[in-house]
Amino acid sequence: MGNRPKKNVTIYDIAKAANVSPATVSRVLTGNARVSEEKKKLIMEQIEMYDFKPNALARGLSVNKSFTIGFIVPDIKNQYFSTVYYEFEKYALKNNYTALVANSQSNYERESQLLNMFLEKRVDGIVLMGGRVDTNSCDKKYYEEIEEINKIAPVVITSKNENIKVPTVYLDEEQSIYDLVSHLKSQNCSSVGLLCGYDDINVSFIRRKQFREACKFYGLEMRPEWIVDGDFSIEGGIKAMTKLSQCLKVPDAVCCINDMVAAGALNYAHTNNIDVPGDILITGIDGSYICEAAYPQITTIQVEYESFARKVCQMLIDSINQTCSKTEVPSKTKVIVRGSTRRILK
Amino acid sequence: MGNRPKKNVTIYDIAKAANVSPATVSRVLTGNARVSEEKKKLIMEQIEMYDFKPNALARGLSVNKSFTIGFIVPDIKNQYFSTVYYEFEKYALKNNYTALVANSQSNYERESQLLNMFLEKRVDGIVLMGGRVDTNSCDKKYYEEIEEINKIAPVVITSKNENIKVPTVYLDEEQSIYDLVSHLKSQNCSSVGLLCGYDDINVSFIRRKQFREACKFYGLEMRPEWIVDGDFSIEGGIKAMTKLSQCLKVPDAVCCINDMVAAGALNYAHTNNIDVPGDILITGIDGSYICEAAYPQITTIQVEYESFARKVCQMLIDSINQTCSKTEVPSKTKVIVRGSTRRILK
DNA sequence: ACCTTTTTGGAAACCGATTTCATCTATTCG
DNA sequence: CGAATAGATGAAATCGGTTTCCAAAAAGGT
Repeated sequence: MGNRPKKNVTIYDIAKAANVSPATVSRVLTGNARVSEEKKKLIMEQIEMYDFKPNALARGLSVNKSFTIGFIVPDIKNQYFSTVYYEFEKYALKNNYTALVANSQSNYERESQLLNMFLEKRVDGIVLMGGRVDTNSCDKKYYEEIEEINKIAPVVITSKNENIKVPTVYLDEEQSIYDLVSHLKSQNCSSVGLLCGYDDINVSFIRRKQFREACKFYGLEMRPEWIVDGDFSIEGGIKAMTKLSQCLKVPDAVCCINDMVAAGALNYAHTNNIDVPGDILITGIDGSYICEAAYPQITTIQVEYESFARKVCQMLIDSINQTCSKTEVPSKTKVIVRGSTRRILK
Repeated sequence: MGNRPKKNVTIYDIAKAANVSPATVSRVLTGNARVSEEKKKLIMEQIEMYDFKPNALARGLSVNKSFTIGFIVPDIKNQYFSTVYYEFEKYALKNNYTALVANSQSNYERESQLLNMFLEKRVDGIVLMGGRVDTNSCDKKYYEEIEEINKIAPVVITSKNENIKVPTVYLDEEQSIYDLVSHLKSQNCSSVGLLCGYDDINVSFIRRKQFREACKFYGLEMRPEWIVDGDFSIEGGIKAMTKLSQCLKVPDAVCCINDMVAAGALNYAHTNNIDVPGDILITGIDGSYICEAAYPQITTIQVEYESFARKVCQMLIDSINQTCSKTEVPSKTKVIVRGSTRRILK
């Protein structure tokens, strides 16, 4: 601890020690020019000896590339985001990228601040989840900011969003939502409620629309008063469920915007002696641990995180290399049926 | 998208536009030298006009400081780690630091690779959770690597670990474990089992020891065969519980190494018609969402994430600035009693 | 043996900031 | 009123790599 300010060894030190020029050392470092085996060996030895670690800042400055990526999420505590990041990072590392991670806390000002810091740090690309890329109603100025950062290879993860034109990977949930509703019907369910976010959040808007269509298609009733606003938390689920249960008639299934809300709904059911799945069916979206931890375990629409994140990373790298042709890539989801909707024994 | 390779504007461009020298621009940028109000205004205008963002790589190279921190966790999907990071990042940003986050996947080689990348990127400090800082039996070589990175201000988060001498923030759980066991006793519990990790993981080792002592202190029985190894996952909890229930006599409480395992144990109970808390009490450690999502909600030892992470960040910054005097800082925890152990109505 | 082509490796410029040093101007003081 | 001091600014060196350009050496062809 006391000896911290020990000077870093540089490429010049290695050059001197190996009796060659810095240029030659650099050549063996980058590997993009021929160097005689003899000198190469000598240089490698010295690198080893001195435990030389090339300064990535200097390199980045020189070649104008940092091999780092900025990754912005609303809230890394949310397991949906942390799982996407986990898988993303796996793939990024294979390509020698490392990521700066920051939480926007769904706050536009903070998001701006973060974007700015990332730009100063000369990240090669940006992954943006939530916030202004997942809204239907934010200020024009903010959209312009996105266009702006579009100059440095951003990839955005969201549900489909017409308002934004940057490379996007989105969850393709439509089919799954139909499947889910069909499954509910098969369990003798005839009416469904929705615990959902606000309409100005894009993902809420889309999922709500798709649920409505699917219910209509399968002939399940969905009264307007059964569509309850809320946030994306357990707490929000409990509150929404409380509100829902004040309706004169109550639906016999509730579909939730994500697993946390579903867990909240389930929790409400437990404390109010409502039997799940006997009295009411509950479903989530995402496929997080929480579904398995709850009892009964929660039926959900499972994101295939591994392939989802790989697509994001691939698209980002392609964008960085200017070889990205696609602008929208869908990622599959599938329904996983668990106890919270299993009424009929097979 | 098409116009990506637009050249970045530099301090020279601004200097030229404002009719001053780059030095002067730099002075207003850093603010550590006087510049006449007149020129300052002129320069600011140009910075605004050009939307100039100083190149942090160049700056970092020049002042030998990157304002980035390397943050290594075993698995960001685990809510314990993501919450610590969330709070950490909040505090770090206030101090103008940004963090590279990587998952070691509890794999030593990967951890080494990551440390190396971070060193090359000249991070100002490193936060290391899990992996070799939380083991009692890893190779001497790996400990040396820690000593090595010790040169660049690391802070390590772990349970107390005698083997490692770097600045450490650790969870002070001893009192909480006593409190927890005392609470179990108050619920007419007379014997407890432990679903725990392996002994060579430091945190398992410590918690196991403390639980043993607390049980002895309060006169609760804890048979060796009730201490079941396992990992830190829901799956692990289910398996461990399965194993435990094959014992001739079964304890009337199980304390789990973390909340995930507790959720697994609870899940096992549900599917096997064991009543919680009627037949058996279950407790976790960490205080994650999962405790509230489960039913009954799980009694746990709650980490005070906000203050925990703040301590980590403060200690790291102090280390960076060479003003860190402490080598070990404890962080408080407290018991939160919930349904999974509430047998007696008050 | 001589000329051409290919390898190899060094000198020096460059990336974009900061900072030291020196200069010049303006102010203060005896 | 001249000397001393303070304040503002520019020139140039520096951080540690990469890369271009060129020269020397080696290899190949006739």
